[in-house]
Amino acid sequence: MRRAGRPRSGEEPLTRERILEAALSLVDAEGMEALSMRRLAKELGVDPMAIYHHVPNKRALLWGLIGEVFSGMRVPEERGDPADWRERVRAWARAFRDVARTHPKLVPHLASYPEAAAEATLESTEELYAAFEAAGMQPREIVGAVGVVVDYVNGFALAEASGALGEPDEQKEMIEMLDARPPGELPAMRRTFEALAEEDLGTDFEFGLEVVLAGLEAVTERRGE
Amino acid sequence: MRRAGRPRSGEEPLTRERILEAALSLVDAEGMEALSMRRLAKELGVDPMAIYHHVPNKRALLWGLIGEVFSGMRVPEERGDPADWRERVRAWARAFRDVARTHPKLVPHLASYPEAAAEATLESTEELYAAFEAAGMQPREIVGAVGVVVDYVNGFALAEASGALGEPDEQKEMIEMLDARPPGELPAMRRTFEALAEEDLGTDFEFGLEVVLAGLEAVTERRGE
DNA sequence: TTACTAAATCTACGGTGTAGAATATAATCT
DNA sequence: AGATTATATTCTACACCGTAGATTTAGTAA
Repeated sequence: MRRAGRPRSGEEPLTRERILEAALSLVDAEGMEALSMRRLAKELGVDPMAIYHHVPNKRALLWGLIGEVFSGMRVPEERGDPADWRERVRAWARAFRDVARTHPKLVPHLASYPEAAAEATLESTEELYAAFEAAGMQPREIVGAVGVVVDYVNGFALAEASGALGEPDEQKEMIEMLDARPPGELPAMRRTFEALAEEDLGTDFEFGLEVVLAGLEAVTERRGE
Repeated sequence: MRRAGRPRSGEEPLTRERILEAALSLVDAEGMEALSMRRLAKELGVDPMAIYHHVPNKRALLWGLIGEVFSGMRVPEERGDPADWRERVRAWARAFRDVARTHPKLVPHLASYPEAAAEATLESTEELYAAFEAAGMQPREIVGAVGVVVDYVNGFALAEASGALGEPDEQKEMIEMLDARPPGELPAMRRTFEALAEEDLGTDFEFGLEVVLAGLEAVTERRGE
């Protein structure tokens, strides 16, 4: 390693961007607990303290990571009727899920940096407000509707990132967990999972999404009564 | 502090329970980042390593914490018609939210210990499966329905724990964040929040819950068509 | 009394984030 | 060109972290 001092003209200098990039690969590959300033510096071939000239501290690094990932979320332009709020909401929800699925090791930590996530998704979320507005909802309803959609999608992304029921392995674990219990306990769960023994459940994002959409339709239509 | 050795007869011995209790108060009072083995030991008036005689490591301590909190979740017995699945689901969802709200500092970290949370809520979740079963749903539908409800409730609990839009302060922050942007951007969000300037939104748990319930009703009734 | 056991402390190691000083290079000024 | 300044980097150090392993003490059983 170089002794000290400014980077020589030839060398590519350390930048915030290079740092974030390296941090993201590290997290994606080895998980959040592998991301330490020292380890990250090693990955960049640089002294740990060098990072602090581009990022004030580790917390800010995490903010940057979340920002980079979730501000990269792209909601496809709606091609049909702008008043078809269902399709617009679907598009937003799928875009969010796609991003989350690309960085599953990052997802569980979003909860610890809520403002970062809010800021990073702010721009794309406008589309959600616009869709409900175009559907003729009142401000209060819009906030409520955005809330349900966001909460569901967040909840799902979290569950998916944790691998809950997503893979057959998890399904087997569930059955084992049930079998480990005294017989007679949890009968409804037992019946349900035994009936699905060999079936591939998948964690059905689309099902939940349709439930939320149908529910929004039902609840907001009830309004006029 | 005592020098070493077994606890003297008079002294109350260190127990797993006392440890979990102290850890929980610490987290509730000062947040997760305040919970270190050394700090916890200080709180208990004990050497850090003493804890390791009752808990194998810090990860297990967290598991225990989550277990203690969420296995304490109590779903009130349904008093009406057992076939009224809506009310049973409401009861479960409210019970979960209540527990989550009691320990907001713990909630964001549930995501990092998904198996612990699954195990701790296993018993109470039986009620959810039973309710959908009693409603006449098929196994696949049951899993899907439980999924949406759990995902929504988790998502909400997380948002609530982070204070998202819960307090007027957060609402103001949102407006400030919008004002800080170039004019013309995010118009739908601007219109929405300006219209609600002085209104108390609250994060409406019940609204979202009704959306999910109505959605489940709509989607599962569609099945017969 | 003596041996044994169990619960606590003590010591130590390698890791963490990061403050502050030292250093070497590039850019700027004369 | 030579001196000066600015700055990106490294170096050193500190307080904290989780925890492995050895040691001490007090209660229990022979």
